[in-house]
Amino acid sequence: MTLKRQVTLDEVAERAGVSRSAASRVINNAPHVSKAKRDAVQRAVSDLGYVPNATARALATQQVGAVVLAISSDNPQVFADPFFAEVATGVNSVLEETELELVLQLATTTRGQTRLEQVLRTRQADGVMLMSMHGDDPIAQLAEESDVPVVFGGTPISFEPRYYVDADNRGGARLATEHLVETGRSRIATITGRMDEGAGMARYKGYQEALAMAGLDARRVGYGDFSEESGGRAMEQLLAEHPDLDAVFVASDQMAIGAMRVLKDAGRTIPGDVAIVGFNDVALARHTEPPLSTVSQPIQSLGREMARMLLALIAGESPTPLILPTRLVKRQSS
Amino acid sequence: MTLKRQVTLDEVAERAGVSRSAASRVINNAPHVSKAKRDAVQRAVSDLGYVPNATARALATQQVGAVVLAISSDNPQVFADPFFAEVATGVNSVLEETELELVLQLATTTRGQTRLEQVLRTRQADGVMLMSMHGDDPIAQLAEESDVPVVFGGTPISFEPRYYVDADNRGGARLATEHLVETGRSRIATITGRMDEGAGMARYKGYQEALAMAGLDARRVGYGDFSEESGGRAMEQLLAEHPDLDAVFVASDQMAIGAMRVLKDAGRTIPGDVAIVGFNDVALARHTEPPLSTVSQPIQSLGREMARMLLALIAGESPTPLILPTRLVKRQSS
DNA sequence: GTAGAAACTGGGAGCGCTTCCAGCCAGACG
DNA sequence: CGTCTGGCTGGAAGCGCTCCCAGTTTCTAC
Repeated sequence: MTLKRQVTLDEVAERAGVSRSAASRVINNAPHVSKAKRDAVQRAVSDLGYVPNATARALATQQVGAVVLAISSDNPQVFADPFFAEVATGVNSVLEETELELVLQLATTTRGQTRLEQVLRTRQADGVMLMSMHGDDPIAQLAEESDVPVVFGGTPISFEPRYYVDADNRGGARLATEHLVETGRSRIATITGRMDEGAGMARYKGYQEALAMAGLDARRVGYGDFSEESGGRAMEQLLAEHPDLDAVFVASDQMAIGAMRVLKDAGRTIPGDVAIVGFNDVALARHTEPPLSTVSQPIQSLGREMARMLLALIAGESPTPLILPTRLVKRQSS
Repeated sequence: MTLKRQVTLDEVAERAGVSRSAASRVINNAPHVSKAKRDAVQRAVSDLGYVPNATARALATQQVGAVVLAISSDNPQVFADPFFAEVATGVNSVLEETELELVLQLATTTRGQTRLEQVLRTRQADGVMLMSMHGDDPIAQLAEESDVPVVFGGTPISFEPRYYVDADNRGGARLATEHLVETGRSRIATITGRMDEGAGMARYKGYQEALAMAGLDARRVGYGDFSEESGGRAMEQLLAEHPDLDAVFVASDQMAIGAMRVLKDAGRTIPGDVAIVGFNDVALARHTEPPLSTVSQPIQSLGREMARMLLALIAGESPTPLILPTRLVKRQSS
């Protein structure tokens, strides 16, 4: 309402009776300013309620003061997935300790993609955390070659980025499959996620690996895209092609839920006739009938570590990639 | 890698053989520049791959080019709630059509609150969408009086903001309760959400209203805080104090799930002995046993409308508050 | 008492862009 | 053919801050 102009450094300097340079120094508490002046400036700052203009500072320092969390995907609804909300929460928790702003770039349309590209090309941000959600994403390549610091969340399938943090999808899948083996199952199927995503591919490999080590057949595979519906379809197909299966490792809880429905409709009991293990440990998993065994990954940590790694990168360090552990949560479906 | 400095307007102007002013005009396609120069500049732009420096522009125009979506809460985990992910998706979908960036401010700590305050006080953003999640939030009052355009998501309990968009919580609660009445229940309890949030209070009022109109007793009330656990506790207490209840309207699905567990443990059948209706229509609601009747609200629309309203505000218009409809989703728990 | 180092200090030149303004020039009109 | 519009033009003044640099002061050590 009251159209009070922003108070500037000059005003602070004048009120404190010092030069603008001196005032600037105390604001950024740089050396070379006497105690007396320092105090005077500090008093002026609080009297006037001075807050530095971030834009001007950004222009002068050639630093933006903001990092972006970018989700690149062909599905406008990706971000509605609670997964990202948790990632964002983790990211925020570490950024909160810094002076950096968090800007959200949901690059799901052409416009969004273009904007993200420009950020990458022309340094509109001090750093980028990129979660690329489809395989042939040109943005991922661009990001890897960009001048601006980029850390990947998850691993693209086409190359391994220099800086990334990922969950141990492969290890988790292996854990889950081994668990199925240990509990006496031998005709173990899998329902995969999108194979053009790193996570989908890694989970599939973990499944293969575990069965190979157990000397079991790993050819009972149905293909899904992480969605509940696709899980149901894949299960139907699996049932038709391999009616003898006695367990299935499903690459996401959503798909597992779809699969369980189909299984029940087909008259199979869970875990009696067929055991099921999912992946992600979403809130829902606890509430299915029976409660779903699944592998859980530390999603907020993922966000936190991405942010930390980016900070390190911005500070000029060369952090090493990080793979976060996953663990098996045994419930009643297996 | 290749440390290529950013291309500036001057370079564009030089290459096009025009003054910087002229170049600037064509970039912002302002009038007063001949077709010939316009073309020359455009060619130079694409030759050089020029992208305006947002910071410099912001400093010159005194506009930030960014709006913030702020969640003010005392709970660091709020944003992990899928609710906000959906709001953000909605917001993003309309912002994507503009040149504005979306910055996320999760003000859950003192630091975060302070930063949000500064944004509000010193115009560090062109506008703010504020979702304040607790009653006595000083930020809300500050926001209402701020110079920067603010639209509220949801209504604070202490005052009615000039600009807000909210879901019809009261109407939804009334709908749910009336539904319970219509299906023959007469000893209808409620489990409330946090009463220091607008939504919690409004849903409680809706419950009271419906019962008042039906001439029924509205004094069977248990108090929760929207969490599953609190729903369980409230149900236990309700059962102890009003063992005769035959229905309960629960102010959130999470709480309803907790309540259902308690009910089952107490040997009551659902909906036989007691009918239940929740609120929010989270993904989980579809998968409870039995599937939960609930009232659904258009969360993405909420985000979209907040963004639209903010845009209108920034454009100097005076939009009117908006209340989005909620609707009853009947499933098997009632 | 003095040379030299060390610590302060403020002026001023930018950072890249917008925008006001005064000067131009061409066309319209009488 | 002279005067008036009115749309181009480019120079220059900022937007608010940082930071280099040269000049000044204060100390320390001879």
